[in-house]
Amino acid sequence: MAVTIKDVARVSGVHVSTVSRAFSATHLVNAETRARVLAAAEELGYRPNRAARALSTSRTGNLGLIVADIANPFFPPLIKAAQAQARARDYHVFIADTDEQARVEEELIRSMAKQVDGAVLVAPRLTNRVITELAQEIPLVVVNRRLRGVSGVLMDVGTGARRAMEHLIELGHREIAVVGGPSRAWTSGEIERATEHIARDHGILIQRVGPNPPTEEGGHTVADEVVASGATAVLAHNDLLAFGLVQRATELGLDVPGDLSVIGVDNSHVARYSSPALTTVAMPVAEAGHGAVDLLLRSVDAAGSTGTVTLETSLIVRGSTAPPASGEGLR
Amino acid sequence: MAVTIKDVARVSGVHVSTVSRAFSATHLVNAETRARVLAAAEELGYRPNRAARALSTSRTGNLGLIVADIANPFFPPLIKAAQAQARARDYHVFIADTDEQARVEEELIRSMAKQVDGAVLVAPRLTNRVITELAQEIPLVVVNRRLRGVSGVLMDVGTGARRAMEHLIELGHREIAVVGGPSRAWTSGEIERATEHIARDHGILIQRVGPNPPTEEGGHTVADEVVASGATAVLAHNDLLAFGLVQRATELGLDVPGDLSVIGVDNSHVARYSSPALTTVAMPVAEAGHGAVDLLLRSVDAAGSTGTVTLETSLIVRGSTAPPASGEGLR
DNA sequence: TTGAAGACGGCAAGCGTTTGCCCCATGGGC
DNA sequence: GCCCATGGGGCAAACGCTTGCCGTCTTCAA
Repeated sequence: MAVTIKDVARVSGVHVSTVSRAFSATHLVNAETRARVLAAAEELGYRPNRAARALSTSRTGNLGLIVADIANPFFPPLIKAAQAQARARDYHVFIADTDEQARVEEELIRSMAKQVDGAVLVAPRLTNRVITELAQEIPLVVVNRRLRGVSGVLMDVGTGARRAMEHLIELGHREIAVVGGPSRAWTSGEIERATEHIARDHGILIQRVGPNPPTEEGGHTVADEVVASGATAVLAHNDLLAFGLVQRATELGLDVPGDLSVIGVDNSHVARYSSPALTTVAMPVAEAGHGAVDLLLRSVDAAGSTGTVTLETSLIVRGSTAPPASGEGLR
Repeated sequence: MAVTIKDVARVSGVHVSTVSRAFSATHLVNAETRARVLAAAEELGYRPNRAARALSTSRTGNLGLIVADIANPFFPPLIKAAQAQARARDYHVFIADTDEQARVEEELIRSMAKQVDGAVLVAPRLTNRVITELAQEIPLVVVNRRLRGVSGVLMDVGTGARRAMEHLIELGHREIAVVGGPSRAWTSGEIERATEHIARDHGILIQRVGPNPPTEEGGHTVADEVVASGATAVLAHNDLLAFGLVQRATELGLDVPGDLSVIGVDNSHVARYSSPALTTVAMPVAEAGHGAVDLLLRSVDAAGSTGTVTLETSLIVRGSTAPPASGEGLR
């Protein structure tokens, strides 16, 4: 049916092993012979069968990419970048969506393990223990999780959160709500720690709200609590949450940023599209996707090598932050 | 290294073929034996090697999903739904991004062909001829393209466009700009045809602008032309284009919807997040992803069977449309 | 008691590649 | 003129699984 190495061998008058070498070990075959083989392959439209190759080399040429929610605007640019980089290295990528469930995440990795040379886990919800365990079985790189012995690319959201807080403090806010995301997310911890420090250093009051699902609905449900807290500003775990919050706050008759300043995280397009455009901590998402694939491929080639790269974030000030309404927010 | 069928056979004291059958042809093996095999497999942590299976069955258990631009908010919900449905049927999905380039699209399909049982092409930019050709080599289902002999799921954007136009006409608009998308997109033709009819039936004037890339930037660059055309309302090829248009129009000092009504297509989250929230034609994206996979799997199982399903669209009226400024727009 | 029909499961070939091993020719050094 | 090193390329096993074929054991009817 499909054209195989055997057909190419027949047509070019050499043994299959020569055909194979013509493709994968070019220096082992005479240039002239190789040309003949390549010509025959071209003519027949031969494409190597990756499954067969995988079977004998135990290298699949595939990568897995596991994300919590494809529809969350944080992920697509990362997926896109990862896929592009993989393609540049002649790898194909499997995508899987865990629906934010740790159980699914683990199952997905396990079911994928045999068919990929490695996987990148983006913002996993799994426990460190399980991830470390899995990394034993298959090369893994984790985005936004710091783990000993496992490669990772980290976006320095702590510094971003610090900048965000400083921005609010400069504007005059003294009572700030910090709306948490999923409890298992590494970024949640980072933000918590950074805001903690800042609060201590500047002697301001922090209201912690959460954990919450990182969605617009999450923002809706958390809004009342935030408003009731008396905070004049809020730093939300991501743009979606921030956006939901703004929506609900507006419904409640508050003006953003007049009555309530809101900062998101991600700089997803939501932040730009919404109104007011959200002040947000920009995450280097594309770089992360690109870097994760690089890192992964490196540890696929040199088994056991791990590395960590940290990417910078930055604060993007837009229209959702302003000084607090006069008098308010100062005790 | 990895545990294979052979290990399971040894441990459970049967032949490998029995192990194989215990998994894939359960009725051919005694229940008791099967239980023993399964227990051994469980104990050893056995996972079938899909590559090996693929080699002997020429079924990979993989699907390809090819989209123009993962970062375009139209796609992620579709990808998510497709992936979920594939997973439910125990398939894995390869994702690939063509960057809107037909050439890349073709190459991607070809390079994927050997490793998947079929592929879904979402809003392809390829010519009909090439697609039909490719469908010869590998089961294909095409989303938003009508093609004889190739399975497809179509979103009835024509009707949606008609509704949109009627909505504008009812509001009193008499001169409407229709901003086209990529020339190769099937939806472009559908919208053109529908708007054509409507215009004729109602005796209104249509200004066609485009084709344009379906992006925010596309909206920016096209805005001047639209404004200059004297139209009081515009139907854009998608939300992104509509959003870019609104942005630029606002910069030019126009009020949307006061001075210019704008309608998008897709009902991507951009439409909800932007301000004013966009009136838009809702595309049943998730259903399409789900349906495409179903259709594809059907034609994988029953080679040669093709089908077409058409999904309904609907108009969602939000804040970007209003009656034209008094007097204007009437000749 | 015998024979036939199932049920069960072993055997081995085959899927398309890769790769270690080995053979053959060629050419250069002595 | 002989030997050996070397390059080129054939041979066949192996990767892990499926599946057609066939032998063995039960079971049941005649």
